[in-house]
Amino acid sequence: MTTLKVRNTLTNRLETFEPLTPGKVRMYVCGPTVYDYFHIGNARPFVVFDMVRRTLETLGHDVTYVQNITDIDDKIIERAREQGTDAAGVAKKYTQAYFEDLERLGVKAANHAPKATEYVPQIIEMIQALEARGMTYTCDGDVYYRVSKFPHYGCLSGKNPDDLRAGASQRTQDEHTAKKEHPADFALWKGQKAPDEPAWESPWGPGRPGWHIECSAMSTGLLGNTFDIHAGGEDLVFPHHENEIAQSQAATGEPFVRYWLHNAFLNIAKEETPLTEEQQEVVQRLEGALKAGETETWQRLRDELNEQNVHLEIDEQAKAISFKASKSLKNVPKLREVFARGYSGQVVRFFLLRTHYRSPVTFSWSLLDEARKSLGRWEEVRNRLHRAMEQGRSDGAHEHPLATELAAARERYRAEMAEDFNTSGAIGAAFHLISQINAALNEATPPAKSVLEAAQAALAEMEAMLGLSFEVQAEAKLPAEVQELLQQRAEARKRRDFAESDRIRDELKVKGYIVRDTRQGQTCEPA
RNA sequence: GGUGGCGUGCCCGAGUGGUCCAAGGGGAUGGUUUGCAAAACCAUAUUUCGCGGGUUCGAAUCCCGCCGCCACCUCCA
Repeated sequence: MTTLKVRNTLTNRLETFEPLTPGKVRMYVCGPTVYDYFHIGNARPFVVFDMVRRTLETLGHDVTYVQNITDIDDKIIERAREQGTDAAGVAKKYTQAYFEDLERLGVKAANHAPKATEYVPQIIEMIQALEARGMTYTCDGDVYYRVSKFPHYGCLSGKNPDDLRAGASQRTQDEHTAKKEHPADFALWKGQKAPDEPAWESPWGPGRPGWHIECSAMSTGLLGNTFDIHAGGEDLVFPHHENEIAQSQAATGEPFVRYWLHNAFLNIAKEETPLTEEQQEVVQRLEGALKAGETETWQRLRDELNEQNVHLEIDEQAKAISFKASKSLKNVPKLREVFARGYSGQVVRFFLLRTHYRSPVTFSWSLLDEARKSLGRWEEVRNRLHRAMEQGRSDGAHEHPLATELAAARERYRAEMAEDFNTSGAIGAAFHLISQINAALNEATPPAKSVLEAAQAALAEMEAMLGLSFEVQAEAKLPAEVQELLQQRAEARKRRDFAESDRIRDELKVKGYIVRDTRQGQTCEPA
């Protein structure tokens, strides 16, 4: 089995991956809080860790994959208030949308997709275990975790609880913070404060789980006290995952997770930060005020823009401003918008996987177009191979040099993927092979069927790890009207009536079909 | 202010001591192929990897300084 190396956030090192039980991998990925449709940035961890799962499986591991759904949370309650419904309704709506979007992205269904609201008894049990060990304190119906009692606190994020205290001291007017013994302490259980807040009975009165505890309860409940991989976006390192470690290890007395994997963020290109005319005007006024040194004015304008989710970086010395696009989450297109603009889930997937998962990705529509074109090349070689097989000859060149290239490409691809899931490098290897396959198919005597089959198998393995799959275009599937035109065109070409042939080609183009002529005749596919 | 990370050719993006005058993709230009296209293939783009020093026989890759960018420290993936 190929030796897999992964970058473990716990050690900040590349480590050889060895599951607790050889051949079996238990992994948990933080899922969505279902209060809205998810955007292309949210999609990144879903796609990335699905790729991780598929790669592990291709390398011969049996993977148990858990991805939770946070269906009770402040943001959900807030959204329900806005929409005039209840939290359960909001959660249900966006949970369904989440599964639909995941499917379009080609994300394999998790073995378990637990919901926080279904784990309340286990959550209460875990809090009680922590309580029994003196790790908690209660305050106005809230239960807090006492960070100072956990000696390893900060082991994942490298943060020092004392620094957190210093940083938080400016925010003591926050009543929530004021109640806590230490600013880093966090809620395990939140007492019900308003009648419209969903609540469950508990030993501490009616309330709901804190955010971090649900993941501890669900992951250890489904995967055991110690499991192999826990993954999510890098923003979760602190405080979410740090707190999960603190809770889980204190409650079970056992190590929690062996390998922590975190993906980097997606940013939005500046040109994709659309401002309304009014906002642009405000920005201009702000620039003027900044240059003129009218501090009060520009600060007021900045706050005004902030309220509209336009976040600016202001450099007072240089008197310059820039956009903090990544913070302006409203600028990140929803996946549904991306699909509505005609991009397939697979294109989004490929776009996200072109970049190594620990490097930031910049989103723009033109970069998405670039990814689509690139992916089209991959799809095209699949079609060409398929056609070559159909017209296939077993008398081709059996000793074709392509055969040896295949083995080399496979090996290089695997090695790249095994090096902390280097999808960029692996895709490079794939395209190198694709060029060679294309060159072989251009030859007057193409390789024999056996070689072509091996080429298909090599590509299939690569696709399996990335989670790509191409539907082979079949002419039988084209509408009858299109097939009729193709028939006419074929006949015109037999007569060498190129004027008619070109006319039909143009007509089909208008209808959205691309016609190409090859040595073996014409091909047709939707544009 | 603290912590972690990044800066690669026109653009995107791998590479982290020699095999790199930098994989692969997008774009551009020229060629092969084609009735013409498209697709595919081939070739090309002031030795070049933020800037300045240093280590080394040798650096995009290591060290120091500077500049710029990003994330987290606020229940944003």
